[in-house]
Amino acid sequence: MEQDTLSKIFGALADPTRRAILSRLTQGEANVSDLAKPFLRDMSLPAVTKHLKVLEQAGLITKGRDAQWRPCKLNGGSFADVSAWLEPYRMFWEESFDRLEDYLKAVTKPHAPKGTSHGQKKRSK
Amino acid sequence: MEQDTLSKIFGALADPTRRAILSRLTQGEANVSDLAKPFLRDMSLPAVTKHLKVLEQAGLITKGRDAQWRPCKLNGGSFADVSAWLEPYRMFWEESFDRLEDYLKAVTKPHAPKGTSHGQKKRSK
DNA sequence: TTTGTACTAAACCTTTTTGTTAATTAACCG
DNA sequence: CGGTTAATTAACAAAAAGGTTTAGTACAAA
Repeated sequence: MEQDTLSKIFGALADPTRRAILSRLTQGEANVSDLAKPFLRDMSLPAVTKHLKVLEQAGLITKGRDAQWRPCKLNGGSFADVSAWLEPYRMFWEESFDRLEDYLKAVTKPHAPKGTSHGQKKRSK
Repeated sequence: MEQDTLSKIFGALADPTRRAILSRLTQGEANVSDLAKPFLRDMSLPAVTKHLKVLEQAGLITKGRDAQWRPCKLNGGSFADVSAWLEPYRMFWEESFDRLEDYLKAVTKPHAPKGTSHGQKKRSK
């Protein structure tokens, strides 16, 4: 296999069952069977165990031990990775489209940047 | 197949080639062969075409037409979806661990919330 | 020590993903 | 027209994902 961290994280998030489990865990720790309960009409317990393993290997959750129970909880780190990855794309959804397009035109046509490295240009239209 | 939007988005992001393509597109529009160039030592052009289709069907990019070229560009909407999905998890990576644990204890033990719905509690330690 | 509960591992099957090569479409250009 | 460039489609193969059932481990409690 051999896969980088972000691919494992996004791969883990690409499943609605796993996202529902994460959502549940925002409310606090829960054992495997607690987490499985909402899904046992759709899939078996081993299936949920597998989902949890995917989440764990992506670093999105950690599993503890308490006798025969495995209390699971969210692990902030991987979410921080997602947030950091997302950052460079922020302007693409957050800012107005006009500004975005101006910026892109300035960046993609660096003919004579006239001093500044970010080359802000006035446009006629 | 039938898959929800977020699953398609995260599934699309779960591949380093596709993430590299997105990264490239932050610099501005590019044709298929431009986007493919960095990868043609690792995979064929049709493979890149497929990656672009995955990105397009996830709404992460849009493909235009200019004669025989297909200029691709980022599409903010899907990134906004990711950002919105991520929001409830913000506190799990952003805030201090002590505060997080306090919050969780307050939420998971709603015995007598004593007025406020967010139940801030003083802790001895 | 037996029984029950919580969870995991193994073996297996099906579908999806990701790549390949070869052929095809579509548009431009001399 | 014929040739070249840009990109896609088709048919296929290998591998990964996601589920199943059966069996096994670990701990608790009777």
